[in-house]
Amino acid sequence: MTISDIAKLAKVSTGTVDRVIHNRGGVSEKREKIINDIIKKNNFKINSVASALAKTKEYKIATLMPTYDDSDMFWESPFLGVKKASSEIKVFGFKVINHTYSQIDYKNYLDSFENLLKDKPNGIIIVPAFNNQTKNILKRLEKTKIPYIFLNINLKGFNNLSFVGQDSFKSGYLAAKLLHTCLGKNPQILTVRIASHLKNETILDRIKGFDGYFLDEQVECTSINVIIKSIKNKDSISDKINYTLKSNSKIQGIFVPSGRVGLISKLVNKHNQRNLKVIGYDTTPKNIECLKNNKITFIISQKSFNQGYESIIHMSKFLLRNISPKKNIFSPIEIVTKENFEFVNIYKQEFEEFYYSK
Amino acid sequence: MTISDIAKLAKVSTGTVDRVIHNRGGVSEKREKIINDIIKKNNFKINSVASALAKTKEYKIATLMPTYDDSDMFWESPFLGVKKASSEIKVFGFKVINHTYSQIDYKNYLDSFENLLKDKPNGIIIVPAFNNQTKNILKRLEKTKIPYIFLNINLKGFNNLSFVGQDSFKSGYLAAKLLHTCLGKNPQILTVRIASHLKNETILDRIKGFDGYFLDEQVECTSINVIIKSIKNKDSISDKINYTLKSNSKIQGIFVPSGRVGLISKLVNKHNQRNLKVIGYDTTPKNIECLKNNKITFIISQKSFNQGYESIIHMSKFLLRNISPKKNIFSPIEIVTKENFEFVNIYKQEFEEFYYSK
DNA sequence: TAAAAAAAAGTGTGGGCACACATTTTTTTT
DNA sequence: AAAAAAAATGTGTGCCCACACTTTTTTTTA
Repeated sequence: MTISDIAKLAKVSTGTVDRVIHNRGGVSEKREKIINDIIKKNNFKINSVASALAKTKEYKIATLMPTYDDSDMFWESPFLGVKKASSEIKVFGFKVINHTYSQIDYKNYLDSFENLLKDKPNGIIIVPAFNNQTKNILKRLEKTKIPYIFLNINLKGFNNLSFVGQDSFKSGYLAAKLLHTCLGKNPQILTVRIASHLKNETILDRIKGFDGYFLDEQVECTSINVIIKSIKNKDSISDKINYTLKSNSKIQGIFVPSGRVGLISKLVNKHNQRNLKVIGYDTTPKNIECLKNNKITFIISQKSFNQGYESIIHMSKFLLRNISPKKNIFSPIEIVTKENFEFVNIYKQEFEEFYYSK
Repeated sequence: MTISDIAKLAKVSTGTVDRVIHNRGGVSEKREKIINDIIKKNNFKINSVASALAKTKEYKIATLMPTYDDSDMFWESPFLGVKKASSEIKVFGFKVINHTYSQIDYKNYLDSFENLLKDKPNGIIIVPAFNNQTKNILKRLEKTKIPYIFLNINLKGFNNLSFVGQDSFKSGYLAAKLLHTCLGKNPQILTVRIASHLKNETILDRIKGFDGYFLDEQVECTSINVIIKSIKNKDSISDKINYTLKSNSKIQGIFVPSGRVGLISKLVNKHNQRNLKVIGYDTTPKNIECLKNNKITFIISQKSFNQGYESIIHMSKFLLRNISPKKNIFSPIEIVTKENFEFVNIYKQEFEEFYYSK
C-alpha cells in the first residue's frame, strides 16, 4: 500500500492524499472523508523511510544541561544519551546543539540560555535549575511557542511538553523498603544530607518517599539526620558522621538521598562499619567503585543515560510526526548491587566505547 | 556528502563507489584505494534511510519459541518483544514468521522446526529445547548456512551466531547476595526445585551461582532442598513445603530458582510465614500478583521482552549490514520489588497496549 | 594483430514520499 | 453574467541509494 494506491482508490491525486495525511488543509470535506475511510479500511501507514528521505525540512533541537567534571561525573551520562539519540536522528534532518551551565552560577545559566536561543531551535531539552530564574526564561519560551522538555529535574506549573525522569517519591520509598527488608523491625537509620541540597526538589521528594514508606508500613523507624554544610571539608564530614555512628551504636543503615553516597561511604571509619547497610543514588564511577568495595550496599539508578536518550527521541517524534509524548515519562527505578552493576549500564557502555573511540 | 559527491572526488561513477562500499568486487585495486581513502578522509557514511528505501531484497526471519497459556505466560513476553522488533524492521524488507512448540512434546518441536524450514528463512531465532534433538536439527542448519541465534536458553558447543539471554550463574549469585543481605549471618534457606527442571541448564546454573556466592563469601549457609515431583498436585506440594518449614523453624528465606515462585509462595501457610524472604524469577502476571501481596520479596527479572526484541534486531543487522553481534548478549539482571515493578516493564507495557488494541 | 573473453566502469530506473508550483473548479464580487 | 478571488485539486521534481543492464577498457587466445 502506497500513497498512490490510496489515491487511485479514492480517485484523486497523490497530492490530495498527502494533504489529508498531514492535515495540511485545503481539501473538501467530502473527499477528506473518502480518503480517511480508505486509509483506515486498508490500515495504511506512511512509509517512514521514504517519508524521511523526502523531507527536506531541517530541525534544530537545543539542550541545556549542567557541566560535569572529575569530581562529579553525573551529567556525563544523560549527555551521552543525548549524543546517542542525536546520532540516530541526524539522518532525519535533525541537528542537536548542546549547551551547558554551571549549577552554582545562575548568571552562567542565564547566559547559556541566551546563547541557546540564538540557535533558533525548534525544540528544547532543559535540565532546569534556579527556580526563580527558570520561571522568567520559560515564560519567554512559551511566547515563542518553542516546545520544551524537562530532563531529570521536574518543575511543576510549567507548560513543558513533558518530563523525562524518575518518580523521586517512589525511589525514596523503594530505598526505605530495601533498608527495612535488610534491617528487620525497628530499624535505626542515619540519613546524611548536604546543605546545598536542602531546597532540591528531587532530593526532598526522595526523603518524603523514604519517610512515607515507614508511615505506610507503620514501622517504628528511628531516623537520625545529619546535615553536611559543605562537601569540601572532608575531615569535618568524617568527624560528624563517625561521631554520630559511635554515639548511636544501634544504627544499622545509612541513607544518602543523593549521588554523594560514595563520598559519604568512604568516610565511615572501619570500627564504625559493623555491617552497615548503605544506600544511595546514581551509578557514577565513584559510586560504582564503592559498590565494588562493599562500602555501598545498594545504589538506586536513575538510568540517566536513557533519560537523555529518550528526551531527544520524544522531542524528535513530536517535531517530525506531531506525536505528543506523555506529560510524565518515568524512567525505571533500578536497584544496583555489586553483583549486577556490570549489566545495568550496557547501553551506555556500548555507546561510550563508540563515542570516545572516535 | 553523498555517494555522487564521493564519485566526483574520485573521478569515477557512482556505480564504482557503490561497488567499493558494498564490497561487490570488480573494481581495480588502484581505484578502490582512491575511493576508500576519500571515504575515510570525509568520514562518509551511507545514508541509511535512502539505502533502506532503495533496497529491494526481502529477508525472512523465522522464530521458534515455546507456546504460552494461562497457567504459564512466561513466553508471551519474549514473543511480544519479537513482535515489536518485527514491526520496526518491516520497513526494511523484513518478514518475521513465528513458530511455536510445546515444551513437553519433542515431536511437536521437531515438526515445528520442519515447518519453519519450509519458509526458507534467511535467519532463525530459536529457543532451544530437548538437547539431543536440537543437536540433530542444528547440524542440518549449519549445512544450509542459515545463521541462528539462541534466545533465552543457551546451549554450548554450537555455531550459533549469538546467545541473547541472561548470565544464569550471576543471576543465582545475585539471588544469594540479596537473601544474605536480608537474613544476616548464618542464614537458613529453603530451596524449592521442580523435578522436571532437574536437567534444565539455566536453572542448574542459577543454583550453581547461588551456592557459589556463599562459597566465595565464606558464609555458613544452611540450605535445605525440597524437590517437587509435579506442579499439578498442589496439596502435596503444600504439605511438603509447610512440613519442612515447620520442622525447620529457623528457615528465614526461600529460594525458587525458577519462574514457579508465585505458585510456591502461595502455598506457604500463614502460620509459617514468619517474615520469610522469598526470592524467585520472572515477572509473570502471577508472580507480580504475589509481589503485590507481599508473598514474594524479590523477583529477578530476565527482561525477556527485551531479549526477544534484541534477538530480532541483531539478526536483522547481521543480514542487512553484515554486522556480527557479540557471541553473548547478556540482558540485565534486574531486581524487582513491590515498589518498582510498575516501572521495569514499561517498554513491554507500551507495546502491549498497542499490540492488543489492534 | 585481430577476435574473443574477461574485467572494469558507466548509466538509468525505481523505491515512496514531500512539497512547491501549476491547473482546474467553485464561490464571491461587481 | 462576466470577472476576480478563493478554494480545491493535480503535476512533477528531488531526496539518496541499490542494482540490473550497458558500454568501455584491458587481458587473453588463436
